[in-house]
Parts: sequence; C-alpha cells; structure tokens
Amino acid sequence: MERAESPPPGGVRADARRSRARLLEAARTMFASEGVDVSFNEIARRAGVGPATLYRHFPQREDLIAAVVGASLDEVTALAHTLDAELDPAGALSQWVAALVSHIRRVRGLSEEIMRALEVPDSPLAPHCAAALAAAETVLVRAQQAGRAHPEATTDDIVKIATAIAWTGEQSDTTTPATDRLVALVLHGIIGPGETQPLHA
Amino acid sequence: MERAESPPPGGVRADARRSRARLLEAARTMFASEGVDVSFNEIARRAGVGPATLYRHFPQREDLIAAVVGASLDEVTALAHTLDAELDPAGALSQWVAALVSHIRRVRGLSEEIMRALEVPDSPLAPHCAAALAAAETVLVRAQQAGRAHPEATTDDIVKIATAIAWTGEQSDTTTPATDRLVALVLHGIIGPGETQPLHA
DNA sequence: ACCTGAACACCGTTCAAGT
DNA sequence: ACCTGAACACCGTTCAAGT
Repeated sequence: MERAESPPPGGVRADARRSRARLLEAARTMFASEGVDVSFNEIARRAGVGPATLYRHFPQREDLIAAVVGASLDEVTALAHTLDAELDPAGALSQWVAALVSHIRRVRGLSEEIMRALEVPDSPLAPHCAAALAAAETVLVRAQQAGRAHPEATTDDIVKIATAIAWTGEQSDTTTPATDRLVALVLHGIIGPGETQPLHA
Repeated sequence: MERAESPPPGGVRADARRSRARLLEAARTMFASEGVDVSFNEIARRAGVGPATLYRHFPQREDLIAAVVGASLDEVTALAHTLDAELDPAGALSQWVAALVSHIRRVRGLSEEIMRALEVPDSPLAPHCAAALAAAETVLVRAQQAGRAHPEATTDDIVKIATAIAWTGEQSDTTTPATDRLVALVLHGIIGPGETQPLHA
C-alpha cells in the first residue's frame, strides 16, 4: 500500500523522487550493516543529500525505518498462512514464532522499534505490527483449539515474547542457535508436568 | 566488596571522596527518574563537578551503573536463598523470576545493560550477574530435581528470559501486570500437554 | 593527586535562502 | 515544490592548566 498523502497536482517532481530513492537505498545498506540506530546525518551524507531533505521525506526516524523494513515484516506475516496450511497446529505455531524471531534479528535495533510500535499505536510501524498480530491469531487459535497452546495466551503475548527473544543477545551478535534455544524453551515451557522433549525445537 | 585498585599511600584525598559521593548521589536520582541513558555531562553538572571528574572516577559508563545499581541486584540474588528455604520448588523458581523481573524494571535501560553484561564477561556488572546466575542455579536445580522444570533449562536461559521480559514494554511504562502475564505464560509454557491453569502466576 | 573549564568532533533538528 | 548548507544546542570525551 502507498503513502496516504495525496501527491501535488502536477505529480511528484523528478528530483524529489530521486532523493527519496537514494535515501531509501542508503538507509537500507546502513541499517543492514550498522543497525537501525545509525546517524541520521550520515544516511543523508551517504545518499548525497542535505539533512533537511531527509527530514522532508521522513519527518520521524520511524517513517524511514517503516519504509525500509516494513515489507520484510509483511513477509513473515504472509508466511503464517503457508505454515498454517502445511503443518500441524503446534508445528505451525512454533515455526512461525521462530521465523518471526529470525526476521527481527536480521536488523540490529529493530526489536526495540517493534516493541515501541506494539505499545504506541500511531507509530508508522504499527500497521505492519497489526498485520503480524493478525497472522499470529491464525496459528495461535488453531493451536489452542487443538489443545496445543495455553488457552489464555494472546497474540500480543506471542509477538511480544518473540520480539523479546530477538532482542536477546542483540548486543554481541550471539549466534542463532542461542536464540533458538530460548524459543524452544519458552514454547515447551519451563515449568510443566514433566515433559522431557529435547530442546532443539 | 571494595574496588580492587589500591588507594594512594596517603589515603584518598577528601575532595576526591566528596566528588565521588556527589556523583553517586546525582546518578542515583537521575537513574531512578530518567533511566540509565541520561546525559553523562548532566550527571556531572547535577553533582556540581566538571565532566572530566566524572570520567576520572568512572572511566566507563558501566562503572557508574554498576556502582549505583549493583547492590540492588545483589538483593535479588540473596532473595533466592530465602525463597528456596520457604517455598516449594516450583514456587521458589517462579517467585524468584518474578522478583528478578520486577527489580530490573525499576530502572529504565537497565535490562539492556544486564543483557550486555551477560554476554561480555569483563563488564563491571558481570560480577553481579554471575552472582545472580549462581542464585538461579539454587532454585532451578531444585525445581528440576522435583521434575517441575525442564531438565535442559540452564541458569543462563532463566536470567536471559527474565531480562528480556523486563525489557518488554520498557518503552512506554507498561504496568506491572502486563509483564506478570508474560512471566506466567513463559513459566507455564505456551505449548504443553493441555495444562489449563489460569495465568495469574 | 585531584579538579577545572575549555575544547573537539559529532549528533539531531531547523531555518533562511536559493532554484 | 523541493533542495541546500549553515546554524543551534546538545552530546561524549579529552586535554592543558591550575591548586
């Protein structure tokens, strides 16, 4: 979906279009290498535009973040339906959570942005979060109906816990297995009536 | 325990002692109100000393943080033994995790520091984390021996998950019940063989 | 031995001026 | 309509100079 703001009558000027594209490209590469907390001024520098131009196109930092990583978040959302169709209830739920965690982990600092967007609903990232919550409902409800998920768990719980696990070890590039462990542990439950399945999901 | 650095032969000068005390006091109040990410310069200003004096006493930001909140962390550590003596295995484990979460939540930004300290072992906060891990072992092992905790769960898992939950909602002052829910959910397990206990711990 | 305040390079953000 | 570069107030950190 496109920006809701109506473009000027004569259409968007060519230089504006070009600036926006360069900013997005610069942000994409810098987010991927340095994380979401890179200097705003440096993104502008890298894009070859003035700082004010960056602010004109993306008034809030989160606007830029949403423009860059929103689509990637939507991918995970879409994945839920695939998993739901192909796997058993418990499998679909746990695979989806694992996928969500690994997606969030791909950009340093993203977990914090998502957590904020979950709390303040007028964030630019909020629509993508809402979509993810809807996707979570698909897999969660099915697992609950099959008696394979706690009946009181909510989609909010699921997404928050996934985000929190993704945040874990964000400081020092912990390898994926470490967070996989936590996902498995959380999903299988720490205190329970003595199930002894091994932890590797 | 005191700083390992040996004091100068003539003892610590009075003004140095006073500066240190003022810095700690200023940091304590500002950490409590604003969180751990307050401006270093402003702490110095509040303490009535120059910036360089702050750096002299606490070369790394984490040195100051450890000096201010270390003791509070040690309280939770001590609590483990009390709970262990008074409660059943599962109760002691879950109460301790809940206490850990609520302690970390009292200072905004602290969760991030603790997570870092868990990963990089030469952090000034690391000793306090190590103590907490040892305390976790007490309650965890007992719960495991009683068959009330996953046999493959480690103390590292416990403390990391608690820290991650504490981080949850740190952005927007979520009320305690919200994190209590997550603690209960994580402890009881999301996917398990159909236990239907209610979520309020 | 310890403190001070000025200094440096940076940051986020805005504003007047250009085309 | 859009961009520019200078500007402002701030930050973390360091350094020469004081006592």
